[in-house]
Amino acid sequence: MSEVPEPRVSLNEVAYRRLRSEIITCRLAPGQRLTEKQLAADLGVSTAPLRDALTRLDHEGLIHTVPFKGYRVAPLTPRSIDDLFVVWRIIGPEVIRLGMTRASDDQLAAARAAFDEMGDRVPGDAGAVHDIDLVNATFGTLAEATGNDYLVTVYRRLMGDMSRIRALRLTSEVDDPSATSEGHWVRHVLAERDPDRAAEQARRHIDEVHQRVLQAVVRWPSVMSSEVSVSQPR
Amino acid sequence: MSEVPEPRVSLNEVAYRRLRSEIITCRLAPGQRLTEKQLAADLGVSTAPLRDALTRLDHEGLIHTVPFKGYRVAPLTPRSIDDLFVVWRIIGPEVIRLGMTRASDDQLAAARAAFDEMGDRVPGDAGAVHDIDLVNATFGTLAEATGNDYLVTVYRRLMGDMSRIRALRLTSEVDDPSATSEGHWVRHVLAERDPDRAAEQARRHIDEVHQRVLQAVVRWPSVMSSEVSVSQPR
DNA sequence: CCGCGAAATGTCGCAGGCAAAGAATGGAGC
DNA sequence: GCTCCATTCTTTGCCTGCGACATTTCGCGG
Repeated sequence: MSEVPEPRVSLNEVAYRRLRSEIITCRLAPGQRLTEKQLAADLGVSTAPLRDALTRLDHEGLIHTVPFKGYRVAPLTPRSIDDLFVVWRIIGPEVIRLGMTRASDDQLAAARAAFDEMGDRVPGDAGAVHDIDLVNATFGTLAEATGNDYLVTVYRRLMGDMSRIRALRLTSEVDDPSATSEGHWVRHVLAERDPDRAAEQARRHIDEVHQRVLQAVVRWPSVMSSEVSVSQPR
Repeated sequence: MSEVPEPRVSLNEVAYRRLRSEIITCRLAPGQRLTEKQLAADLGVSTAPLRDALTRLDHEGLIHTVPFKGYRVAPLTPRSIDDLFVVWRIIGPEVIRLGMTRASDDQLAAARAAFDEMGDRVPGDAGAVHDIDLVNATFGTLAEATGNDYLVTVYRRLMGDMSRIRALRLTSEVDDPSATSEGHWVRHVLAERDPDRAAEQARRHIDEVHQRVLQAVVRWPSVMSSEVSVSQPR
């Protein structure tokens, strides 16, 4: 009925999305120095839209800017990772609780359907989804179900940073086969509509992931951005 | 003796600070349309640094941008206000709890001293501080005491939006003389170092303010930005 | 009264110049 | 001969002005 009207998108938007994607997938390593001209050349845009993107990412926390000096990808240290989990542990369960109380039946059914669909993908596939992706997607839809735009914004940003952690090569440790098994807790939570229990399950899940990531960080401290010296771009 | 190193500040920074100040004090009314040239002329800067500031404020949620159409100050509706309080209620108490557990004795003493100093100001003075300012300042120092930079960032943004609500003329309703009396709860909380109790007190405080603001909004719906948000489908 | 097209308003993006920070170089002192 | 410091030079972020495109508005014709 409605032709997608080709949502014209500004260049600063594509620069932002692309740069953000490069960062949260760690193709641009944490701590790496960034220069305007180099990035502009790589992205095929001028400095103006690029600066726009850099500004947004700085305010988002993915880039650190030192005025008149330069930009660099926000370092990812054990400390910052821990900070992130602390905040996630505070907000995450409450998002779930609120979502479970406020979501309509349709929204809940949609979340359940989305979860099942994603879960059906075969592990090992190119587009295979990790357990964290699965849970995050469900959490995201529930956050939207709260109807609280502010909360959604905060949570989205949180999930973005979370993706960056996952993009490190810790995934093999983080992934837990048992978590993706049939009787996944998310399935139960989405079925029974018990806000308190759902929040508790979410908290437990977050704590588990936190512990696993902590152990992984201890095992591979090399992936952290300990040295941020002059690394020539490209 | 101590030469102030004159921290060179970029134009986009002054544009950002000034524009943000104009917004959170509601000198720029919620929902008001903004044009680049007008603002650039008012602030005495060119369009480039202004756009930088606008971008940051948009990402911060204080400005809504529609690509290729224009900017406007983020509307302030009863709904958005409620959203804000919901998030504050989630984060605030945990910030206090974490601050009370992690803060050093010196930090706690500093927070207490700052609170007493601010509280000593005579009501009615030009620089008189409202109860909310008082509490927010204390909360802010405690947030920093957590050592969690991420949490501090989130909380700072929250406090900014809170200022905007207070800047509406609801203050006379929001202010409660009893709250600023001698035995203020913050004083007790800062003295005894009981994280759980502190968090509980904070939660209670937030709920009280929430209720008062709600009542004020009901009494004066006129200050809300109801007339401008035509094209704002949620 | 309604649809259509052209002017006006305003945003988006580019190229270039300016100034500051850091790197490189040359010279003086030990 | 080595080290340290001052100066020069290059890199790089910051900003101004202008031109191009999109959106809205207004006027004309039907």
